Amino acid sequence: MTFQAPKGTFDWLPPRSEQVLAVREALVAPVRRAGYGYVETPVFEDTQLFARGVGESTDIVTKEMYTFPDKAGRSLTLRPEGTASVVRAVLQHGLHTGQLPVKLWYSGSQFRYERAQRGRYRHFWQVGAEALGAEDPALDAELIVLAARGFSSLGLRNVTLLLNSLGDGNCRPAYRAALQEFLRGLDLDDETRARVEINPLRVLDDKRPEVQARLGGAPLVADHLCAACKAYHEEVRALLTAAGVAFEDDPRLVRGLDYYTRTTFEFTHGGLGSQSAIGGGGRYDGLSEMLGGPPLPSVGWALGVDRTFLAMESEGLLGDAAPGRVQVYGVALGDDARRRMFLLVAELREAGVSADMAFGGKGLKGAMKGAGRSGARYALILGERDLAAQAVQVKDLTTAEQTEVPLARVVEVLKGKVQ
RNA sequence: GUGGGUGUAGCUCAGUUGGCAGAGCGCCAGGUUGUGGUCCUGGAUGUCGAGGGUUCAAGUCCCUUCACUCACCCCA
Repeated sequence: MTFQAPKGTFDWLPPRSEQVLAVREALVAPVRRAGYGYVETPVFEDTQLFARGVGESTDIVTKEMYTFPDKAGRSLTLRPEGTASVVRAVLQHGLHTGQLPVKLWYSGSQFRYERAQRGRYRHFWQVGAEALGAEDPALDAELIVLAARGFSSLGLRNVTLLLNSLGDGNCRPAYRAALQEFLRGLDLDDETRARVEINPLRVLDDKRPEVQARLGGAPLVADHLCAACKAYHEEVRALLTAAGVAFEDDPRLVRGLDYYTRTTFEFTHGGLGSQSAIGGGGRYDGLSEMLGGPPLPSVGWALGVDRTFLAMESEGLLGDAAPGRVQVYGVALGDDARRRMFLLVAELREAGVSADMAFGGKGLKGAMKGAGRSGARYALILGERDLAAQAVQVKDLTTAEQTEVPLARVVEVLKGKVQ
C-alpha cells in the first residue's frame, strides 16, 4: 500500500458505483420532469461568497471550509454546499432578469473539513434544486414533493419529513430576542453560551440530552410568526397534505445555514445512526441581497447521495446481484482469431450491442471464465477452425446452447437476439 | 476539537497460559490440448499498521505513534 484516499474520503467501486449512479439519477428524475434546468458551477469559489452567503457564524464557515490561496493570492474555497454558487451564477448571468422563477438543479461534490463518521465525509455528493425569484408557497411545496418522490421512487419507506417555519425579517428579530432572553437564563457550557449570542436559534437544534432537558419552556417560533408568515406556512402545509406527502411539524428544526427564512424542512432516515438527515432545505429570501443582488425570494434543497445510498442499504434495497456489464463477450483462440475478434467486438459496439472480450492472452478456459463473470448473455467463440470456415460459435451462457453463425452475419444475428 | 472501538493474505476474520503465520471467500493452474457458471485437485499472495522495549523466544505483554471506524459537536 503506497497511497490511500485522503482522510474522510472514499472511492466508489463497481458494482456499488453503478448503484450509486442509479441513486443519483433517481433523485434527479422528478426535478427534471418538473422543468428544472441543469446548472454546473465551479467546484471552488471566492471564499467571500460562502462567508457571506452561508453565514459567518456557522460552523461550516468558521471551522469546516477547505480554503486556500491560489498562485495570485486570491482566497478560494472548495464549495461546502451548492446554493450560494447557484445564486451567484444566476446573478452573474442575469438569469433573474428573465421569466421568474428560475428553476435549476445540480449534482456534484461538496467538501467540508469534518471529523469523518458513518454518513459524514469530507468529500460527499449532493443533488440540489433551487427555484429563484418567486415568493409562492406552491413553489416550496413543489420542491418538497419532488424530493419526497425521489426518495419514494427508490423504494425508501423509513423517511420522515420534518417541517418548520423560521419567520422572516418582520417577525424573526422579536422571536430571536425572546429566545435569547430565555437561553441566557439557562446553565449552559461556554461554547453553547457563545452560540446563544451569535445564533440562538441553533441552540434549539442541540441534540445533547442535558441541553434538550433545559429547553423545555423555550419560546417557539411558531408562536411568534407574523400574520403573513403564518398564512404562508399554512398554505405550504395544506398543499403538502393535498399532495399526499406526510410530514411532521418540528418547531425546533432550525438547520445550520444562516440564509434560511420561513419554510425549512429536513428529510431524515432511521437507518443511518446519528447522521440521520438525508436531505434538507428551505426558503432563503434574503440570500440574493446578502450577495449584492436584488431581492430574489427563493427556495431550494439539497439531498445527500451518499446518505441516501446508506439509507437504502439499511432497508435492504440494494441487492447484491451485479448487473451484467455487457451483453456479448468474445473468446478468441490464436493470434489471427484474436485480431478478427477485436474487429468483431468493435462492430458490435457500433451496432449498439455492448461487448467485451478476453484480453491478456488467456487460454480458452480462462477466457470462458471471463465470459461468465462479465454477465454477458452470449459468448462468441472464434478459433482457427471457425476462422477457416468464416464462422463463429455463438453460445447462450444461460442455456449452454451453442450455434454456428457465419461471420458475415453475426452482428445482425446478435443485434436481433439482444434487441 | 472531544471520547470509545479496531488494525493479521485482495476481502471477511481465527490465532489458546508468549513457542514454525492460519481458515473461508476471491485469484491462478490442472482435472477437460476447443468451452464458463457446479464439482475435485494443486498453487501463489503477509513489513501480523509503524517504531521502540521486556524475553532464549512477541501477532500475543509494555510504551509511543499512525491509520481506520463509531459516537459527541455539526450537517446532506
